[in-house]
Amino acid sequence: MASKLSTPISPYHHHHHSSDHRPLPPFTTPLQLPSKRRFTISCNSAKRESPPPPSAVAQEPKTPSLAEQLKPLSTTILSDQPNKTQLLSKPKSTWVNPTRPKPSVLSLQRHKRASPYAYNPQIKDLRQFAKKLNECDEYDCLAVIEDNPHSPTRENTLLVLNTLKPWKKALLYFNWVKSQNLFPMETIFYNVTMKCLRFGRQFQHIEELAFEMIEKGIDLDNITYSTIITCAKRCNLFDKAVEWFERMYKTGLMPDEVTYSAVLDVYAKLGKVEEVMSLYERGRASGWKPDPIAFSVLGKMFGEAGDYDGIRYVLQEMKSLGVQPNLVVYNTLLEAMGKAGKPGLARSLFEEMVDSGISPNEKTLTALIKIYGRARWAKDALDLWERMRLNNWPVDFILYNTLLSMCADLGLVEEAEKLFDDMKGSERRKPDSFSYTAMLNIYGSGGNVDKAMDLFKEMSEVGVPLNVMGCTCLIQCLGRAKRINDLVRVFESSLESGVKPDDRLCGCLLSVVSICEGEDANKVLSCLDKANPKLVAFVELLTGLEITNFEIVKDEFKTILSNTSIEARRPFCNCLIDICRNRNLDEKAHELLYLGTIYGLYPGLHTKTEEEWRLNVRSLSVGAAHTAFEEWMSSLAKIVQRQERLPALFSANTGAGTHKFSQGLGSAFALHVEKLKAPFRESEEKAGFFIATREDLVSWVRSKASSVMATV
DNA sequence: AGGCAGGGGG
Repeated sequence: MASKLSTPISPYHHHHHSSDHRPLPPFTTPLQLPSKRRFTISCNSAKRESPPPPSAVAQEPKTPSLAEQLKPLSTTILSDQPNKTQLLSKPKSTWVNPTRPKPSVLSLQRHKRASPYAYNPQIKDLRQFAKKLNECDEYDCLAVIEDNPHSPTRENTLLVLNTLKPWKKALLYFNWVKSQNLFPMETIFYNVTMKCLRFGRQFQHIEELAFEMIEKGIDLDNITYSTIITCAKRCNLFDKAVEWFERMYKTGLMPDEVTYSAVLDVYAKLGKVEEVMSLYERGRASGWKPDPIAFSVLGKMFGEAGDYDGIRYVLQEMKSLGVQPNLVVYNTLLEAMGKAGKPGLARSLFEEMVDSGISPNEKTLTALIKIYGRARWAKDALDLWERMRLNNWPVDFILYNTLLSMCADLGLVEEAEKLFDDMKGSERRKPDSFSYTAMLNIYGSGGNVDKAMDLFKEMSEVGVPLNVMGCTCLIQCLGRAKRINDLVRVFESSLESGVKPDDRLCGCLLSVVSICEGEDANKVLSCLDKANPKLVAFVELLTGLEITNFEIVKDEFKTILSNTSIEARRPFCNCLIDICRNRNLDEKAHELLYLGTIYGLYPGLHTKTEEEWRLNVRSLSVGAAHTAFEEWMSSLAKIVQRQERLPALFSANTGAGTHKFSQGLGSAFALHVEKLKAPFRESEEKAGFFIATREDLVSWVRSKASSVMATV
């Protein structure tokens, strides 16, 4: 398919349009640059969006801030290279001249560990003591501490701090030892305590300890900084993480490779791909050899971005640096391949991993099963499942639930039921909300309302709460079966048991409204009113008897959309269009489609090349697709009237309907064009495409010029 | 004493 004809990007469809069976380029193929399309190492933009505030500028010229470090990239590395993307290929080549000093952004020397503890005969007692402190009531702590069988020497204290788990106890003990003034508190004591605080996600306390160190003149080393930075990261305080990295540069301490990859991860989690790549290249230019952990950070980042070229780049870099991927790297890259919509490449990467002698763990298998399920690759999914059994590969609870949802994706009802029964029969893997949601999804999408309702009853009997996702599955199923009274009952009891309706559930209710009439529609609307009264008010505005002008609709719709999560916006718009169409409010439907388009809900709806104009309706509902088709035809009529150039071919892409939810769009579209007597015919070669030639279309448009078109 | 990987719904 011509790449110019881009497919619509849909949050619901993003994992369905991939069906590559191409083998993974072997690990030994020559380096291929990631395309500029997905990420470009643009120094200008790194400068423009320089992540940290350049607070340290010019104070310490020898240790520039991160922003400063990123800024001179264009002059130090790119100056003699015409093509920016070459930056990615061989950063080393910039430094072939050994007389030029390498700029250094990181210390290649890892921190040397102090010698391991000498054998401590009191170790047993001390562990006992730590255990008691771990378990004691907060108010008894002091008594327990003073009951320490051994004096708190430097070594003893470290041992105890290392064994303390709850952060409150660790901090308490640390402060107590400090108050005893028995020996100077060195960096390591702070580091160990901070680690406990990080486990409890206590960033504030960590920061306080760090400031205390600065105040008392105790050195912060790379271990201190990396602990602070990763704690901030885990608490989602990314600005703090960057701030501390900046501070580190300011004081003149170079990050070592651990701190460096921790910071790479911070930028990666912020989605700052360009900054990550700049940092990565800076490190490489300084002679850094990234290790598997750094590569797993990069792989995860490209996976989150769905960037296949980036993933290939990571594989290629490892190859050219001679870094063998380990299990974690493989797991990360497998998942990334899934997110980039490359199930075939994930499969070959998995085989490569197994061939290289690495056994998959639960996470590997979870990733792969999920990928096959979403890609509807039933054979691969079942083969892998079989292999898991044959090889005795490890299975855990999450993998069980993933297998269940894979069955839901593939419509494997019997397999799911068997697995579900196995789980019920086992001691350690009783079905939880996830498992029930998967089953509700299976029965719901298979139209088996009675079994779905049985599960609903069972859940309250066994005490597994219905969550908002299970609720959505069930309501969708009841709506489709037009069992509106049951739907209302389920919805209300869910509210009572604490389910908080979200936008997806509202979208589901709205879609039920679109297929209902009269009293049924009102019942569902009153449910929706409890979750999203503004949406109901908007439906009334659209469908009420009062004449509403376009500007009001526009403003109200904009308000609704901006209060709706991104993934639910298009479904909302689709359903609202359907509601209008089903009530003969075609004009309102056209307004909504127009608004949806200008608010960016339908990117790639129209694609044009010299030869072909295409309407992509795969992410549209039936009513929205009809509306979009009519809109297209009326604009073509105008073009014909003005006698402007037209391509030889016109096509509409409805999708082949292989996905369980998108079935019916093609046939509904076929009926619609038939009704209009439009000359679109279903393509024989390409499933899911309707084709018309210029000649046929022009003569049809002319013949209709006064009637249908005038009304649209 | 410090860095990386897994489950959900149009």
